[in-house]
Amino acid sequence: MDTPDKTQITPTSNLSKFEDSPVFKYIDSLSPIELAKSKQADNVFSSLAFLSPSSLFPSPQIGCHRESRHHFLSLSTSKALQSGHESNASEGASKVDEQSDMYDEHLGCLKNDCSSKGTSSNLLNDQLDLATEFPRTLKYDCRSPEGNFEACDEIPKNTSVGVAEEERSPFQRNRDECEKRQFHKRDLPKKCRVKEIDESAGCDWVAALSDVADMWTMNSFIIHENTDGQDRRKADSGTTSFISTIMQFPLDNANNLENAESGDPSSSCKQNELGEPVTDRAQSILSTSLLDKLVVSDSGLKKDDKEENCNQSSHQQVGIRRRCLVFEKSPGFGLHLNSLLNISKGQSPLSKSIPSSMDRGEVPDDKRAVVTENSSETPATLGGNESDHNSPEKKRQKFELVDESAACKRCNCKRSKCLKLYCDCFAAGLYCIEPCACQDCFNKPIHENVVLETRRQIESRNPLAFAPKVIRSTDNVLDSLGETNKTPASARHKRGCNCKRSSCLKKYCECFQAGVGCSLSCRCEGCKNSFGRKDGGYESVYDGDNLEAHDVNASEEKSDIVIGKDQEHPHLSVPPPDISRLPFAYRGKLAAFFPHSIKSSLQLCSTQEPGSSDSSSCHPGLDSNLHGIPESETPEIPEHKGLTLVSKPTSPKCKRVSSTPNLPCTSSSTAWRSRKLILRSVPSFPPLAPP
DNA sequence: GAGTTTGAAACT
DNA sequence: CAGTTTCAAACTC
Repeated sequence: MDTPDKTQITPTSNLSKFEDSPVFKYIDSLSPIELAKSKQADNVFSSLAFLSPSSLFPSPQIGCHRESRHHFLSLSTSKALQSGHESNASEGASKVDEQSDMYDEHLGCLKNDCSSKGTSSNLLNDQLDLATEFPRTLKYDCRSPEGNFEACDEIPKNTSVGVAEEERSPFQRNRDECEKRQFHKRDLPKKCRVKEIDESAGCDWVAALSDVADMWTMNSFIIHENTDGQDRRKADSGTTSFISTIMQFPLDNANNLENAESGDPSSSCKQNELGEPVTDRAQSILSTSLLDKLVVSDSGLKKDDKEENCNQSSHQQVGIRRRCLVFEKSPGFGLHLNSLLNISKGQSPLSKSIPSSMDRGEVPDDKRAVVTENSSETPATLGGNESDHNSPEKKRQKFELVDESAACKRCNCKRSKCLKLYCDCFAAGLYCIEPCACQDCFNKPIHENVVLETRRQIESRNPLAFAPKVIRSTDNVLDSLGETNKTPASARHKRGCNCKRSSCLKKYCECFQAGVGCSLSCRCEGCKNSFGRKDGGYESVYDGDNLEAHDVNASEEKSDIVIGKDQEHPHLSVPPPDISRLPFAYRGKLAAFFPHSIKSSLQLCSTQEPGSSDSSSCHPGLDSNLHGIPESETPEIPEHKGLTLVSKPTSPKCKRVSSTPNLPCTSSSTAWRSRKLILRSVPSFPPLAPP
């Protein structure tokens, strides 16, 4: 393909020179398209001008979330680029299109359905466009003949990885990177993970970063302008340190962001993620800051590759930074609510001990909850390490402990493509991740559009489909449901179960699984729910007063109830609810119901210095937000005061029992990293209040 | 690990 | 809305 000499056309000035060249004029005279292309490129340049080439290159460090950025960032540009370079991109795009067609095909039915409804077809089409444009954009970015992205070629030249990567499709790379990240996650020393966690604490800094986007871009630009190795190093380190500075963004700024949540798009990652109208400024700012964050990582990689010849340790560090960057930017374009909330939770007052405990290889608290659950009678294991999980019966434990996303749902879907509520991950609003054994899974970030659209459809059928299934009340909410006996945490399954043969004593029963008693709304037969029978009977002993006392810290304390019960009543013939699987789901749904509150608390938390030893200001923030939600923001039964949503998080009791502090941040970080919060789906929730 | 049971979700 | 089918988790062996 006739591409200009890429070395000549790096920055804008070079581009101008190039356009002034006789060759260009000749080409220009031959093809009016070329002229248009140039102009488009200029337009594009306004947003991409100072982007690092590497930031546009779908390199490993960019990982799975890259496409998301393109969804809201580069789409306009991709169109412009695409129009001008269709021929250039077509080759690469064809491959990608095959994959895009994959979910295009899947979307076919959805599309038709939407068309029939005549409501969201346009939106869907847009999403379809995005789905196909994104890969093209990626491809284009890497091979752009426009000199702007010089280093796109530079990186592959300098890194064998880059060369190999470039030969594969962006989707393939993205997918592989997801896997790589999982791999790294497992194999990296825990110490490194600690650093990662600490750095990832700034996950919600995207908004804050927007304010300094220009500085970022300058830094990144310097990196590429500088040919001197030392200078490059300086620039890199400077940029990196700048990141650190950013990561320590003061609290008040975050509060400002929170205050500006609705008004200032740049302050709301969600809004960008939501796919709803976002201002150009927000897009550009956000994208710029995000991209430039990537630049830092990339430049670091280049330095390592060039000067240390792919030193492995450097790669590890780079790997960490990569993940942190991906992690950091996640909120901007595809977070998972569950992850968000977990992060908030993760920055609980005890998170200050993350490093030390991680170094000791101790089990995070939320993972300890898993241990507690699975070995309820061996509290000694609470502070145990992985050596405790070698026995076959503890396979699952070990699995969950080894896997950082301990509390994440996993599915094994074979036919639903993980796009139905059958899929636990999907139902919980989670993307499927590596531990899932699902087949033909579409519930992945790369199929974000499919996922979101499917969610929309399901929600259109049942607005509460993704809402928390369990509600909790301190007063008359349950009475309104015909429930009079206050059972554990006064929580009830919203819809009730329909058990016929399990007597509501197994996890087949949703009520039981959720750790709540059956209510009159249940249609179960022979209910023997140990958490509370439908007929009002009580199989197990609970301290109602204590339970009510937990209302203050509902999300934290519920599991205490459950685990406490289990520990205090080991005679129960059935295991306690699977706590390890609940927190994400419930928190996620909780977040979906109270996005503002969650966001606020997150912002509050994120204001915390990464690795800060004092996160006390964070955790209460979450709680206060969760419990101080304005009634106007409680879509479900807003008229009922005291209504809270049951969350089944980690065991506070474990916290107390354990000698090691709570480490929810570990799983939080992982969850954040490995799954994207579907904030976009939050606003898709229809008003749940009665019309 | 394979097969069975179960009940929710989806479909008609 | 009820009946049926599909589905995947839970469970059993």
